[in-house]
Amino acid sequence: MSNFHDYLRDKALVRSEHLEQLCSSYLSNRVVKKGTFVLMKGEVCKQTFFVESGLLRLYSIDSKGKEHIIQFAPETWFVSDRSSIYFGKPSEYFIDAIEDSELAVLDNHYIDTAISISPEFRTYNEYLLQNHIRHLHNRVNMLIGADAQSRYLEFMSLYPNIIQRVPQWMIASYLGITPESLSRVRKELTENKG
Amino acid sequence: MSNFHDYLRDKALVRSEHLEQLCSSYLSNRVVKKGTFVLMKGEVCKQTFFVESGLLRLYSIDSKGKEHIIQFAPETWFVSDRSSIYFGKPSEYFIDAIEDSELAVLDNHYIDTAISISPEFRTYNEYLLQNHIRHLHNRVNMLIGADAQSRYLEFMSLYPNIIQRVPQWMIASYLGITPESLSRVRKELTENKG
DNA sequence: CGAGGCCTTGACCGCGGTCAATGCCCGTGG
DNA sequence: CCACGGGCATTGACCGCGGTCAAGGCCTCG
Repeated sequence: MSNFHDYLRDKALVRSEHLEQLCSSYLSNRVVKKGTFVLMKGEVCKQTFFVESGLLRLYSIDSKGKEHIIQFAPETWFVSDRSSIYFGKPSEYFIDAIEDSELAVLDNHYIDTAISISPEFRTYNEYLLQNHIRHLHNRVNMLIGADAQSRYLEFMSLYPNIIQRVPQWMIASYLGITPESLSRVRKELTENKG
Repeated sequence: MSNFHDYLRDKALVRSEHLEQLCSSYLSNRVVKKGTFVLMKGEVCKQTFFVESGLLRLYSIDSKGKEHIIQFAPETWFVSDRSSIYFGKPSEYFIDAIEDSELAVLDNHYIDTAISISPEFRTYNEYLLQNHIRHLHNRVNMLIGADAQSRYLEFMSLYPNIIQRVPQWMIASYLGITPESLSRVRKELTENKG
């Protein structure tokens, strides 16, 4: 369990004098049970969620009714629909809790003031944006080039902790393959290792 | 042909009083012939390119030697490797000219000063970042969910102008399919239309 | 005219999707 | 405590999309 402000302080992302000013009504806490939605398709996303404990997922549902997981968000991760927030358009995505979770909920206004008050927060926010882009580039590269097995191996090396916590069909969804395929890949991997 | 500063002024992205301050040595022009590289894998990217005329591409080469086009950049588009710039790491990508092109070359320092001088430029830069993310999300969604034909149709509707200008095998590369597959998709589409 | 780049077409094949059956684990209620 | 049911993983049979390889045509440019 990682309190949002503690996290900012510990990582030296915001000076403590600034932190006090940031205890506004635009920051709140929320405890959600597994399965709870915090964003539904069609809504305009107005909040960013910092995961203090638990695990969320961001996903879309395509025209054939299939889920495609875009992102997992474990402890100390942020999740939101940036495009919806920034462009004020209804979201294409859902966000729900895979585990019982504790969230810090940041209103857009909170982030705006944090940025204007604290240069470190501004820097940090920009870091998050850049990192997001880097991550998406990797993802595109993987989807364009790699077969099922390489995708799974890459996912394992990047997120070993997440593999333990989510059902396989969700990992398959993240990788853009079917649960059956993932099962076959796993079988093959164990066979060739002993 | 679209001069960079004219573009900023015409779109009211920077006030004219600020524009004058931005004619520094950190902004230069460059004319490149088709085939010229402006970024090679392994280099640290130190510049952002604004395309005044012509057409560039950003692409990677995977372990099997295959090219994967990440982005086309026609007139008035920006192209660079943001991750390499921001994190100071060697780039995974190549950028070269598909047509003879005229570029405005923005040093990182130029962008930094522009941001500090002009609030409009800051806003605009943030817009570019957000838009980049939106675009990548769409791309991931497409690659995860759609078959060859839908990808091609989506590409056509998004970038009708680019289709005319680049060889098909590059479009195939962008879509993550082979030139042969794209050819078959096109055949099928014309057959079912008349 | 020849060479090389690009698109097309065909034959073949393999990865991964689909569908269905089975088994396992676990929570719930009789 | 056991029986039942539902969710998930596995496995097998089948198939189709798209990749691979190779041949042929067309255009451009030297």
